[in-house]
Amino acid sequence: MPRGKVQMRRIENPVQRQVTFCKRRAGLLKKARELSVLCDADIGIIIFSNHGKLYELATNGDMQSLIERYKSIGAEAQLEGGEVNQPQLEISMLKQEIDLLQKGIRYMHGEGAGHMTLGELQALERHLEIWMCHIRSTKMQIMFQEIQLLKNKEGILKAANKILQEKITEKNGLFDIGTVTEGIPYPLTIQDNIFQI
Amino acid sequence: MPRGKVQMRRIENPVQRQVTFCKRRAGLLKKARELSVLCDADIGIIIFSNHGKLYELATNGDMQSLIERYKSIGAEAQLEGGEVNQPQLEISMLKQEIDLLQKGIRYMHGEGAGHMTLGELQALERHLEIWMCHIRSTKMQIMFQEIQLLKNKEGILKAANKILQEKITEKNGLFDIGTVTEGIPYPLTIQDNIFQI
DNA sequence: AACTATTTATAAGA
DNA sequence: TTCTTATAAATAGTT
Repeated sequence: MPRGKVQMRRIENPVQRQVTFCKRRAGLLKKARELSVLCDADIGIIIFSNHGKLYELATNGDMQSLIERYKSIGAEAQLEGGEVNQPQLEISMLKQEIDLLQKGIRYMHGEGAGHMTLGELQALERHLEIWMCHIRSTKMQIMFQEIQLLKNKEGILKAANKILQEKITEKNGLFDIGTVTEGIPYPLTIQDNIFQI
Repeated sequence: MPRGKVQMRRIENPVQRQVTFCKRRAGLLKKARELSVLCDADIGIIIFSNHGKLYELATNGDMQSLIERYKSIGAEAQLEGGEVNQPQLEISMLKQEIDLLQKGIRYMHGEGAGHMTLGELQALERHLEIWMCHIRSTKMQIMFQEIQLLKNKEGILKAANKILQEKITEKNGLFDIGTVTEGIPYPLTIQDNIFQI
C-alpha cells in the first residue's frame, strides 16, 4: 500500500509478518468498533494469530451471547430453503441439539426453571435417557476391556513367576524359598486407579 | 472521512446509515481477509445489523470450528491467573459444561465412542442424572399446576351450569330439560392437548 | 515506537 | 445498489 503496493500473499519474513499483524489487527478492530457505533450493529471478531494467540472484540461486551445469537440464527437459516444437503442438515440438527442443551444448562444452574416449555423438557428428558443409556454401555465396555487386560496381565505374571520359581528350585535346590505369589490376596481385579476420576 | 470528517456516533439518517453500513461492512471483511492471508491468522467475524440481519466471515471456512476453538481457549485462559471474580468463574464453568455436553453430543451421534475418557463419561453421567431429576420435578410441577387449573375450571363450569339449570327450572317450570352436565363421563382430568408434544 | 510517502477506504453526490 | 471523486485514514518501509 504505502511505499510500494503489497502482494496479497503470506509474508514470509517472520519479523515483518509480526509487525504487520500487529498494525493491521489494530486497524481491523478499530474499523469494527467504528462500524458498530456508526451503524448500530453488533459485531464480534475472533482472531487467532499463526502462533495460536487469541485476540477478540465483542462490541456488545459479551462474545458468549453473540455466539449464542449466531447459533440460533444460523440453525434457522439452515432449516429453511428447499435445497438442504445432508451435511448441512446434520449440522443444523446438531446446532439445535446444542441449543436445547445450553438452554437446559442455564436452567440447571439456577436462573429459574426459565423459559423451557413442557415440550422442550419432555424432549430433553428423552434425549438424556437415551444418552445416559449409551454412556453407561460405553462405560461398561471400557471397564470390561480393562478387566480383561488386567486378567491377562495377571495370568502372564503368574506364569512367569511359576517359571522363575521352577528355575530357582531346579538350579539352587538347596535354597527353596517357597512360592512367592501364593497367598497374596486379590480381592477384586478392578482395583486400579484408572477408575478414579 | 473523505469530504468532511465523520463524527464517531450513530448515524441518525436511516438511509445514510444503511449505505455506510454496506460500504464499511465490505471494507471490514476485506481487511480481515487481507490480514488473514498476509499474517496467516484465523479470523472469524460475526455482524448483526441493527435490523438483526447476519453477516459473517470465517477465513478458515468454518465458523463452527473457530467458535469451538475460541471456547476451549477462552475457558483455559479464564481458569488460570489468580484474579478470577465470581461472574468470570461462573462463565468459565458454564463453558466447560457446554464443552462436555457438546463432546457428548458428537459421541451420541455416531462418530464412534470418540475421545471421551472414562472420567469424562462418569462426570457426564452424574450430570445427566442430576439434570434429569430436576427436569422430571419441573415437569411434574407444570403438570400439577395444569391439573389444578383444569379442576378449577371444571368446578366453575359445573357451578355455572347448576345456576343456569335452576334459573331455567324456576322460570319455565313447564319445560324441565333435565340436568345437562350429569352423566357426561370425565375419565381423567388430564385429557388436554397441552401434554402432547 | 515514530515518521512519512503512498495506497486504500470512503462520504457525498450523481 | 453502483460509480465517481475529493479527501480522510491506514499503513509499508524506514529510522
